[in-house]
Amino acid sequence: MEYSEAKERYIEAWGSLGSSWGVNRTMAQIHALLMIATEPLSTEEIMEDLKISRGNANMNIRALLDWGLAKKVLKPGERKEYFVTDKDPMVLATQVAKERKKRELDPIVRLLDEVSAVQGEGKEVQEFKKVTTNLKGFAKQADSVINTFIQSNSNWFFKILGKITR
Amino acid sequence: MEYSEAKERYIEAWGSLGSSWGVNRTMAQIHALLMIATEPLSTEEIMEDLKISRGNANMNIRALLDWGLAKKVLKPGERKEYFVTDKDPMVLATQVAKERKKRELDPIVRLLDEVSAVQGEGKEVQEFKKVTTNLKGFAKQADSVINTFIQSNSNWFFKILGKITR
DNA sequence: TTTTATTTTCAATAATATTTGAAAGTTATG
DNA sequence: CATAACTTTCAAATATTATTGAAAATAAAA
Repeated sequence: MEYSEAKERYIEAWGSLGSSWGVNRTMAQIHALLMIATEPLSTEEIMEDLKISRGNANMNIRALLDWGLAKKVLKPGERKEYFVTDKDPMVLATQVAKERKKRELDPIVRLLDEVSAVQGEGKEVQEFKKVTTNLKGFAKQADSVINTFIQSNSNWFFKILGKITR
Repeated sequence: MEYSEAKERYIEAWGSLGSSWGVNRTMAQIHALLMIATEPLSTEEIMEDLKISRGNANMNIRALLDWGLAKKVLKPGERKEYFVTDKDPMVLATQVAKERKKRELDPIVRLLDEVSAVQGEGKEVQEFKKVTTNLKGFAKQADSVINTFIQSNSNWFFKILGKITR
């Protein structure tokens, strides 16, 4: 396969994967581009490569910075901003886990805490309490898994799994 | 909190959680409803409770069946179809993991396999091969984690984590 | 077979989300 | 201070996705 075709397909795929992971398409594509870049990219280069507008590029670069998936670097003597991403998939996974936990898991645990304290005696209410309490328990377990995953900066996770899964 | 308010908030939250998990809003809300139901629900009951159209209800119920997140039950002597879901959060998680693996991870591994075989010598091509090969390795590790998770019908996962995380 | 209950389909519509591009904002430099 | 280089904003335009509802299909019952 030609490089240009491979690159296109990879960026395309990363974009659609992103959108089923709570990250919008363009944001994921910019990330994909940074992953394979051999040096920091400017907004202009990103615009040109992905054929997107300045506004779009800017917005999504900010979002990536916000998610901790890219960072700004300055070239000495230049005024323009350049961007890079960490190329280690494990760092990427950790960062995504951290953000999604904050944006999704934490709020749902809070909500389940509230609603599982519902008052009442009927059959429906009993069932509701039971289900939401179970979900809360599960969510809290998941939370502690993710916390451990985030805090460990090495590969304990896969080391253990290596032992289990073979 | 009143039951009606708690129920509303829970369904609402489950819906928006769903949409950031690759499951559409209404589908997640129907699932939420089935989770707290004390008996199987018919399409009509779902339509009424969530105030959605017949077409919408039907489509999303089919999608839940398709994901293995709901199943059809027939009441003796009745012609109408009723639906239930498994109430164990672990079963839910397993099912979602299985489907998402099939829909997302498997295709991306296939793609990375293809594009990492790109031909060429330049610096860009070398970097591209390196990054995509790393991603592929990571994706395959993730795949085996998920497979283990899916195959084990008990709680080995949390049992182990209990030991690690305390 | 005809009627009736129920489910499915799908074109039209509505709701959401993304993208554009030009104008406004910011900040370094002469 | 004025200009130039660059970044940010945001209302309007587009594109995408979800929803409706009525008609068509299916299948049990009369």
